[in-house]
Amino acid sequence: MVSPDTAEAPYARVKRFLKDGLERGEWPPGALMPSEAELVARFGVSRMTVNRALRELQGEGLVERSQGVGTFAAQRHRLASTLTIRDLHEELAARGQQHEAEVLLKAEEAAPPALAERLGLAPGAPVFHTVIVHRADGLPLQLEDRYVNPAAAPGYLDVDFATTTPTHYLLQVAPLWEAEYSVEASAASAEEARRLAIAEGDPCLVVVRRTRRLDGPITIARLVHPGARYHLEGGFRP
Amino acid sequence: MVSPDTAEAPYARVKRFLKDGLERGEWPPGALMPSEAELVARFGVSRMTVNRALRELQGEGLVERSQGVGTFAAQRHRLASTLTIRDLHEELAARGQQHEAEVLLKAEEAAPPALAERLGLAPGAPVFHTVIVHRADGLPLQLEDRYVNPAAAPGYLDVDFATTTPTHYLLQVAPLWEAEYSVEASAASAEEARRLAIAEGDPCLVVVRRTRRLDGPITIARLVHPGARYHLEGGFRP
DNA sequence: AAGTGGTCTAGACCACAAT
DNA sequence: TTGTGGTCTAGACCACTTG
Repeated sequence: MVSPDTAEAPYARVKRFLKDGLERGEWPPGALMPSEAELVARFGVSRMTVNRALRELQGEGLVERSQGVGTFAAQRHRLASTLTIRDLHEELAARGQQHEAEVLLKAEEAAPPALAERLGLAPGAPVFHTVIVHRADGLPLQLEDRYVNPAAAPGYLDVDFATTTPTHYLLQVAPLWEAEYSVEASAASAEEARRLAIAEGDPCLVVVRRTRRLDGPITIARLVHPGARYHLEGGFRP
Repeated sequence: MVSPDTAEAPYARVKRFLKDGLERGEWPPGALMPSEAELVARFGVSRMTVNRALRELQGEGLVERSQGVGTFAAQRHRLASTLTIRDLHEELAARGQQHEAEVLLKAEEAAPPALAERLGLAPGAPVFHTVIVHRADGLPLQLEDRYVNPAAAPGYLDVDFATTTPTHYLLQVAPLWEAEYSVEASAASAEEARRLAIAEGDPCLVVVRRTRRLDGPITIARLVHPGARYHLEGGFRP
């Protein structure tokens, strides 16, 4: 009779062995780590198996490998941390809060030159523009000022944003995309303060998000949150 | 004569095929994707090869797989975005700016209960506490208020922080770690304003970072940045 | 030439889910 | 029972780096 819970996949054993060693500082950053052949001998597994362990560690940024040379403990300096920026509606739903969206503007406009460039359009070309206040249980949480490339989402203006988040709709229309974020703190303008029910000059967390697909930019959104009511959380990918 | 550049690894071909299909919306979120056996037949490769392609797509969050059921196009809702929070010194060095650090406090203190709990210590146990102002070309960019678990970095107080960043030192002492972040906007206190050469109440971007290893918390840092002079950037992991 | 990683194969056994 | 993914093997060929 075997104990099934004790069973750990061989590749996982190899991986854990290496990870533990790294964590204990056995191989300081830059140090040469055991070769695949050594690990094959030590663990009595096939090369594919240790290869998988090493490849995964590489994907996690814990080791660096180069053909013909060897595997090395990674330099753990440039820390890339993952901050989760979720769709507000989902975030609120997860917390069991009521989400309301008030549409302040929903129009087609002529893109000013600076915006046109960022959206990959000709100056003066039509863009979709929406401004929406999102509230959680009645309290304003986000002022969303968004421009959308009509080519990427022709039906954007027909969406009922009281029931569908722009993010949600755009995800459906343009499933796989890339995004760039910028996060900063700034003081609320008079307009923003009014929309968010805070005082002018109050600190706000501002997220600017630009998304693209291969064929060009999709949308640029400026999300303004009252500093006192909103924060981002995240973790480090080990 | 063969063209060597045309050579694409079979697993990469399979992966690209699937990725392209996802991008074109061929398999909308939740849709059943081709099974390993189908891909084996279609591409004439071994199962290990298509398995690798699928496993990597899974790692990238593009598909979801479950044993006995199948592979499905991922729900692209919960977007995990990577915001890079780099060591300030490196960030400035990359921009060619001069980094100076002024140590305002460097002491061992008794941990108040709330802090002790977050650092996994007994209330009143000794903690290391440093407060440092970081400047770029003479302009204050960050006020770093940090508590360190003495067990994780016994030599912390002996470090010359004019030449070595706390982050840098801690990375050496505790190579592999995990971190949690919280980012928010808040108004500068009188003390913070003075240290950062801004006005009281000015918006600040505040990053709270807590790091741990398996054996316990290492450090908690509160990093306050003038909103007008600092912002975070990041991208979306496709 | 020797050692390294990069990749592929053609089978295999298993756990799991749906039927 | 059938089909799915999860994993492993024991070889193999190749490209690359170093001596």
